[in-house]
Amino acid sequence: MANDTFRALAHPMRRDIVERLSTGAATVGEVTRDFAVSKPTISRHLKLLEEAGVVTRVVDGRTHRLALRPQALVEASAWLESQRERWEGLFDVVGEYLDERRDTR
Amino acid sequence: MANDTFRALAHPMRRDIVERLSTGAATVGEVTRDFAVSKPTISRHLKLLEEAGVVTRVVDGRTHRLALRPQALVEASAWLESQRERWEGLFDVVGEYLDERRDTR
DNA sequence: TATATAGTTAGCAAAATGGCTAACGATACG
DNA sequence: CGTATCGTTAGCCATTTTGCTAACTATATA
Repeated sequence: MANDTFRALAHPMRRDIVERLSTGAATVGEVTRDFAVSKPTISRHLKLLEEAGVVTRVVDGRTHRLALRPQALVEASAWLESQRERWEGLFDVVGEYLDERRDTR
Repeated sequence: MANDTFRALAHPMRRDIVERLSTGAATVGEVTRDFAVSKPTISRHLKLLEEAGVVTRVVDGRTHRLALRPQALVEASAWLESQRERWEGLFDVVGEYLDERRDTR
């Protein structure tokens, strides 16, 4: 698993940026306006998100248009679900069901 | 959103620990045996996972039994999916569909 | 009681992270 | 051409993270 998505989403501001981009693509300057940090800082967050595959960039002249890459979100989500399913799958072993079930709360 | 799950899963070893626990609950010592780091290090990773709500701990005498908390995985997965859905929802505006669709790759 | 075992805590050092300002490159525009 | 705008890069510093070993607490066991 080469999933840097979780690392990219570890920072609250980057999650906020993802929420911002989920409402539509935006330029670096547009994103910066929504947050109380400098443009270089936003630039770096966006670069990290891009390198993690969470965001794509289309350079158009001097403006960069950043957009979510849904596939990255799907893959991270799928990993989470597969872990959960494997865990829940343990309880299909009828004999252990009641004993183990106690540990899930 | 008070989701520390992503931060907890940012470290590759913690994701490996989650994968380990998805195959069944384990003690600190058992987890330690599967990784090439010291027990205090594993202990701290587990503590962080627990504080993030990804893992639960049941103390039994001197052994601690760690187990996945599926709800945390579900919530993180749901956040990812909601971001993706909002993004994909943008393309329900038929007029913009083709133009915008180009940006998703 | 003495010893072994499970796990945490404390303290340290190296590395990574995240913010800033200043300066830069590249494109647009008067 | 000269200047404004968009964004990145460089350099700095403070903080957080991650690993280690040593030492500790607490429970089990001989």
